[in-house]
Amino acid sequence: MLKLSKKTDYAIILLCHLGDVDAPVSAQEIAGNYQLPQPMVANILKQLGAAGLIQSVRGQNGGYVLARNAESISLSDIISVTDNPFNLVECAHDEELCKVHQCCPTRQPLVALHRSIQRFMEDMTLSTIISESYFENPDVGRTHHET
Amino acid sequence: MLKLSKKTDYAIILLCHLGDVDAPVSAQEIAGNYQLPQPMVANILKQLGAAGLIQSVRGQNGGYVLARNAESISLSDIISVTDNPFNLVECAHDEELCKVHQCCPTRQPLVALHRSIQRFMEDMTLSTIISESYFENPDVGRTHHET
DNA sequence: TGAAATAGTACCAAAACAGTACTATATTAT
DNA sequence: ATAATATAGTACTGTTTTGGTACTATTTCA
Repeated sequence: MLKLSKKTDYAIILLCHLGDVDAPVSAQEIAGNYQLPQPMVANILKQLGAAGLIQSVRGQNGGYVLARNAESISLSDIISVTDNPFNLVECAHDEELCKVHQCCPTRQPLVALHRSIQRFMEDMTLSTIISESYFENPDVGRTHHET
Repeated sequence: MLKLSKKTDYAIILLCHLGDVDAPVSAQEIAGNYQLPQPMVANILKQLGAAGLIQSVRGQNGGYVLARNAESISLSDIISVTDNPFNLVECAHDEELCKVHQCCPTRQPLVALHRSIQRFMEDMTLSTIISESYFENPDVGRTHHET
């Protein structure tokens, strides 16, 4: 449906939070802060950890911190973890997958769209996201927000 | 999963075909030509007809023709019909849908991505798609392709 | 009047999504 | 030591979306 999954949506929120704080932050803490389901948050953090975007600190007072600086984490990196590698159309990566590749009118323009989106997502870094959101919400990561 | 649905994929193929031929083309004819499931093709054509992108000619020797010229049909128009109106994130259209809108770090950059994709899809017209594909496959719409 | 086409629905199976649960392990505070 | 608080890993489940089919009615032409 050409829509980001909740997982990706959440992942961006989580990473923004981690990028804004220095000490390790636990899954529970983040889930509570943003009113997100705790098990989901925990799972996403596990995945981000396994992918090397964040680093885990186990044990009491443990949690997660960014594994690299926010400039080097792109939206594309995030989506690769939570939404599978981006593939607008199957044939964007493997021409042979196309059933009608002998006469496919879609390949050229859709691959162009694919590349344009890919480019955007590679250029959009976590630090950009954070600074843009900070401009709108100067208190992200510092206060608790109730519904 | 940030992927075009088969429906949209097929719809583009169908519309390209119609844009390349003057006489009405039937669902069966197109399905056969591109080795696509006939009932699916028929359904998609019905939807495109209902949406006003193509016009139907009923009865024997009937079929479909483009309802407007290919320059005025955009990728965005097509996706609106077959994939629901494009919405990368829910809050792109309705800020109130955001559960954490008091502190949502994702809204700004994701809405930017949304708009960039939207823009691309509005600028990409059916005639562009056809001419680009024609460059690659000069025989689209004229020959039958067997697998 | 029958064949070939669209019109309009309604249906179904398989896959993906969103979310939960459980067991194991690590670390630290007491 | 050990209880508390974390992550690690994985398996499970209900709901929605996707991809595709089927059926009946209507229109048109030969």
